[in-house]
Amino acid sequence: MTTAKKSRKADPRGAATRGSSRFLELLEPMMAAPGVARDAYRISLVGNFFNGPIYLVIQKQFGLLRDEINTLFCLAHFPELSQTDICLVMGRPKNSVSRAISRLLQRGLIAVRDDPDDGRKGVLSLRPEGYRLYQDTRRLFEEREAQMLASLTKADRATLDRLLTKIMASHEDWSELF
Amino acid sequence: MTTAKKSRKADPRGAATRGSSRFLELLEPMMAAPGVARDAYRISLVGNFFNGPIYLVIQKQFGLLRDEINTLFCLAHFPELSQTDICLVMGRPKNSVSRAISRLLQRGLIAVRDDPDDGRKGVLSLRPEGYRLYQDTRRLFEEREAQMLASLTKADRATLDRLLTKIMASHEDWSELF
DNA sequence: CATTTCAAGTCCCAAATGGAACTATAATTG
DNA sequence: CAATTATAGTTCCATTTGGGACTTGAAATG
Repeated sequence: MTTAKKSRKADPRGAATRGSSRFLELLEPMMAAPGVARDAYRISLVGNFFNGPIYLVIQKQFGLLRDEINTLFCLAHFPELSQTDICLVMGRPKNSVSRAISRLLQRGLIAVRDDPDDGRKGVLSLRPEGYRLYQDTRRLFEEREAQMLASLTKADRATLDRLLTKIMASHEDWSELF
Repeated sequence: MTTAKKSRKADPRGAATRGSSRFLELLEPMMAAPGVARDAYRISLVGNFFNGPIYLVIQKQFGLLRDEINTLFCLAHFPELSQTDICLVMGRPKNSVSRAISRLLQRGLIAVRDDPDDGRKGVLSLRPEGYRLYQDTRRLFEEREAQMLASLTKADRATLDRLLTKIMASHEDWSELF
């Protein structure tokens, strides 16, 4: 192993840096390599380290799966949506969203009515209990996002926001349709 | 539906904006709401729209699963790693990594030898065929990342890089240990 | 207005995923 | 240096996931 020499008293530098910053020790050379999709990789890491664990907590604590909580999120900010809309804005396949919807309906967290203009569509909306649940999870996300961005200055954060807005605005040029 | 009025000749503004920018129409109000983890949400969207589809292509084209290709990536830039190292730097659970490793070994894409200093560990490394495969997928990522970042100026891109570096450097303060 | 094409949503099933229990080795401690 | 605790890695199994086929209703075509 790169780490090990002989006297495995633990490498002093690593230990000195307090805690295992083994992570950075490993990541840095990977990010330094030329021709690497650095940004894509790190964004995907955020997914693994940040989003994944949150969804896990939400599942344990509220019994809501990833697509379920995200559906509540959508409906909390856009009061009437079809299933297709939700697929579109979340970037998720329609069978997964379908499943999420039916579980949310069963639990009484959302409501549907038929779309008077299109017999195939349903019009979804949030019910009070769903809104309450959403608010609880929202806090969780907010707090943890704050931790993640804690190392950024206020200006940095504004910049990040601006860049993500730009990236999302051009979303049709790079995103794959599910 | 919000869209629909009566004459469902398709809403002219949406149509005028060319193609369905329905996505932005839906996303904007969600991102404008106060108290929303905007950055976390959009980063997770990148995962859905960008990473997900790439992994799908790689799976179809090369028969490599997500954890498998990421393992090759790690080994391509850090020549000797243990399984635990890979878990750490990828933010993935160890059973998933274990499975990935055994499939890569079976296909002859990587090699293991026993760690002389620790009987529990294996020392993993890339074999030429694995490196070749990695190079092919690397190109894919690179091209698609370029598309995603196309709307950013050169300066923007440098800034994004700087911000992600900062966020990753503080990773221990916000990431959940798997 | 019959026929064909397309879109919304559901269902089925094979595959992927990850928690938890387990094995084996290493480190710690009294 | 036995007993205990911790770490690396594997196996098992229940759950989640998503492609694809299918059903039903809307639009387009001739």
